[in-house]
Amino acid sequence: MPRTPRSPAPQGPVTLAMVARRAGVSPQTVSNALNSPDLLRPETLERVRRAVDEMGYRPSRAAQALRTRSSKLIGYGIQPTPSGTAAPVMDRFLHALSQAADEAGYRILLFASPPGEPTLEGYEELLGQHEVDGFVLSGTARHDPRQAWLAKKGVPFVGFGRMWSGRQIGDWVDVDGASGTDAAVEHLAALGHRRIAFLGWPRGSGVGDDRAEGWQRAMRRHGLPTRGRRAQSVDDVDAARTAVKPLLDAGATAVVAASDMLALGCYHALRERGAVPGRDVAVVGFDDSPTASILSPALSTVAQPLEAVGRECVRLLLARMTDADAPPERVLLEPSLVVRDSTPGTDAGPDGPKAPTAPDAP
Amino acid sequence: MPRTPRSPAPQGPVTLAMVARRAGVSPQTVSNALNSPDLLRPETLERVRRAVDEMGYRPSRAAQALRTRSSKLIGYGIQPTPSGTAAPVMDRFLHALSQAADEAGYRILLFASPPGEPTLEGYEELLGQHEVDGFVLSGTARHDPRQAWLAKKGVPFVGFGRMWSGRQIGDWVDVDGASGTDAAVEHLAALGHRRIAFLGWPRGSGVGDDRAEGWQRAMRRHGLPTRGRRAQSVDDVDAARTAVKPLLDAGATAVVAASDMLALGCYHALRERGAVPGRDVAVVGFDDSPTASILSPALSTVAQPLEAVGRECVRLLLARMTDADAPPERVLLEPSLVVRDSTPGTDAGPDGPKAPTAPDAP
DNA sequence: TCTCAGCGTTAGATCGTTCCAAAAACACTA
DNA sequence: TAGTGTTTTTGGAACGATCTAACGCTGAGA
Repeated sequence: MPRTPRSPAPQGPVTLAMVARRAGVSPQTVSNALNSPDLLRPETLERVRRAVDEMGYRPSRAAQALRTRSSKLIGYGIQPTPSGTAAPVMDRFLHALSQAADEAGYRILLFASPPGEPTLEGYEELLGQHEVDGFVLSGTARHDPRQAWLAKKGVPFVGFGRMWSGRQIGDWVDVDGASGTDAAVEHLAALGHRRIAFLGWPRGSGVGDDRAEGWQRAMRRHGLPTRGRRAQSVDDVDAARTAVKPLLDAGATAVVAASDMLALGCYHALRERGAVPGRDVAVVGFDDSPTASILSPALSTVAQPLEAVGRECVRLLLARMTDADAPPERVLLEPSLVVRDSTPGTDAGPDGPKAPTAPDAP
Repeated sequence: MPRTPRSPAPQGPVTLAMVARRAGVSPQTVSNALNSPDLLRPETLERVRRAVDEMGYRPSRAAQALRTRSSKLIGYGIQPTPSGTAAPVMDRFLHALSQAADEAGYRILLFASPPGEPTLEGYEELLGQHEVDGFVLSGTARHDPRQAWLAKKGVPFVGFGRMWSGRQIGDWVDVDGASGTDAAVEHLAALGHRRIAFLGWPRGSGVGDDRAEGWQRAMRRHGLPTRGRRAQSVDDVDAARTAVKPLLDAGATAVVAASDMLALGCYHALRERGAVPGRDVAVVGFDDSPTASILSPALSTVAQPLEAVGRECVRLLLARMTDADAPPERVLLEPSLVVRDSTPGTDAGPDGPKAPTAPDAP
């Protein structure tokens, strides 16, 4: 293997000073060449640049961090399975976040958060050691102490998920759940459905109530009744299966669920009574979890724009780092409806949206 | 808001020198108190310790990194969805890894890896800037350049997943897939099954062949034929549904699949012919993806010990950092079979393992 | 008696970068 | 030519920790 015979045992990494010596300038000038190139005379800049890539110089992040008091790292506390909102798609979010951060010259630093209610432990430690410049929070809980604590300390942070209780603190990015379920109802109504039920989580969870709200307003807009068309269940398949029964008994021809998990419970309930999801009763889920696409029939669901969420999180966080006193910014992103086989459309027949033959009897 | 009137504007963070002044010792002694406490006289140690927590001192990671040339960070390139091996459980692995790292005083630094074949880009950048002390690799591909490249540079790394082609490079931790499918066969045989089929990925993937191997050897051990009992499909539900048909036609009473996705294809194929998974034909998946537990019937599957994998990854990596020339260490961990409703056991009746009535005809 | 290793601690240098202020180089005008 | 103002470049001092080589003293071994 032919290796370049130059640079005999470089003895450690290339430093700014070495580059400076080679380019015949002072270390400071090299630093300027990299950080404020417009300060240099073009020919000097060129000379320094050449030296930099001839020697393969890369600034040491540790030294930069020490000097500038900024690590260019963003902390993210990863929880095992919050079992709440968008847990099934957390890995996708993490990738999106990483990518957005990378593009801005930042990186994501993971730390393990214990299961259950979010605690301050990890945050405190990372901050004390000046390991990170800011945080991205997710899995915002009801009495989440993190936002207030970070705000009091003046630490930049951004939440994925708004604050549902108390007054708003800090910046956040969230997905408009109501808009998602609204779109689901629109879609179903366009297919001719009128008895559209909602299967949600127990009241009191911000995310769940938001999603219920979208269903409700869309129903009202279409002049459709909502009474007796709503049931609730914890995020568990069996519980959902049981909870949805009354809705089916009442003759619902379509069910909008607050999560894919609940939607799956709905599938089971339908099968139990010999009905076929999609054909007999339309079902729409929420989250576009990996499971949704592999079910049979594939589940129509509301997908969160995770890439956009990641981008916005990073954008807001950087803005907050730049100006700590800027007014808080809150971004609400539109989810998108992914139509699959559980809400069959017009391609089932040439005669337009077919009104499903409502099986009133179980 | 009542604030403590003490410490009037501490003006930046508490440093070693401040603690030293307060404790009436030199900075180095404070450093020793923290890093090699046994060097100090007990009373001095006590005095320094008191000063440390009175002032709430935390060493600056940036300064430590600069001086010790070690960032205490472990790099992990996160890919969107390698769609290969254990993709569905990557978030659990990440949490396990983070936790194990935290306990060892390290943290995980994420960087976004582009989809598809792993590239060296991100690794090169992190290394050049001395951002990380080592890497954890996952999603080892067939012609993966990363191991050889890192090894040549003398960078500590550990792979989650062994190397399937070429010669072994470096340390790795992996899960014994063969042992998992072997256990699945054992379990099925104990239930009375004899016509146990295998639905795997196309030959040539190391992970897939490994899982096939376990099935095969267990079958041989029981004197059961394997010819005509094996099919293959890419990791896609529909493809799997098609691929498994001949096996069912041939009268298989149980199917061991190389992934939960394939197992689900099997569910669909069974339903298509009016059979019920678990009751008519037993199915075992692999990976214990979130989907497995919520299917109906819930899918028996082989679970990877991700917490243990995370721990071992960190352990091997630290060992490698300590001694770069130690002989490579490879750890093969045992997966565990999670029995659910798709392989109903003896509780179906009091008369021991019941031989399923084999529905030879479709 | 003399040397020397060991005790717990310390002064001083060092890691690689950026900030600050001042020096040097340059371009004009008077 | 000197004077003025504007780039362009530089030396020196941090940033906050750890490493090395001692400090002055005691007691064991030659």
